Amino acid sequence: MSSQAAAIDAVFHALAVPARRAMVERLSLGPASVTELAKPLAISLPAVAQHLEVLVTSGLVRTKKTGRVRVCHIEPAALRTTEDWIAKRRSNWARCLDRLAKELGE
Amino acid sequence: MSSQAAAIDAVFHALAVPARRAMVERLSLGPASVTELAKPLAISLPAVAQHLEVLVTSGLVRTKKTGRVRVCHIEPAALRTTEDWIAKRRSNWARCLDRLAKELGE
DNA sequence: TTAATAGTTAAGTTGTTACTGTAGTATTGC
DNA sequence: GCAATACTACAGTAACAACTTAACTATTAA
Repeated sequence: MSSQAAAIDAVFHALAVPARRAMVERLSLGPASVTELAKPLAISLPAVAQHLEVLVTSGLVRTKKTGRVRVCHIEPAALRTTEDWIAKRRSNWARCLDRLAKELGE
Repeated sequence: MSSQAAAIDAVFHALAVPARRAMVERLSLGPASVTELAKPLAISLPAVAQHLEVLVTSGLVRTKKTGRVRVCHIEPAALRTTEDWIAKRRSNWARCLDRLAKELGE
């Protein structure tokens, strides 16, 4: 698996879990601490920290600890890469349909 | 979880596995039978059939069996929905940055 | 009709992962 | 200093998912 494919893999893996998507949704509205991320979720703080680690590993989220607070924020580039992957497959399929239509037209 | 959220969940869950993404990549180039899908993958045919079922359940793929061959094709709407989810988070974050820049400018 | 092809069903194994509770460290506020 | 806060580390559990093999059905081709 190329490093590009590995990056895609990590992001899709990260986004496959509702709790992690909820964290990304929250972070898309602005930076947040780990505790703030945990607040709307019905899971323990260690569970949130574990999800956060997955998000960080995938490149979707970056964090910086200042004092005792870890502030988290979105990394849009990782979202972009994944969006592009999907768009590519859609456009491939559209091209395939076009080709088919052309062949039928002949 | 709303039905919209459930749909998003199913698609991200489906795309989280490399074998299934490979199947979607193949199908984006045009329809294929189950055996054709299995050919480039290093897993058994039943495994491919199981992955296919996940893809169908998620709405990413549709199939039609004619005779003994099941032909599979992409359903672009499901890809689109997921692409939109990601785009939304990116745009939210961009708006957040804009707002921050404006506040700093004042 | 027989053999080959294409896929399906079912059961079992194995590894992963999401989660918990407990106990800890580091930082901040009183 | 002391208590509260914010997180971190660790160990264990329980559920899930990916995959396999083996056996089966249905369709097509010779």
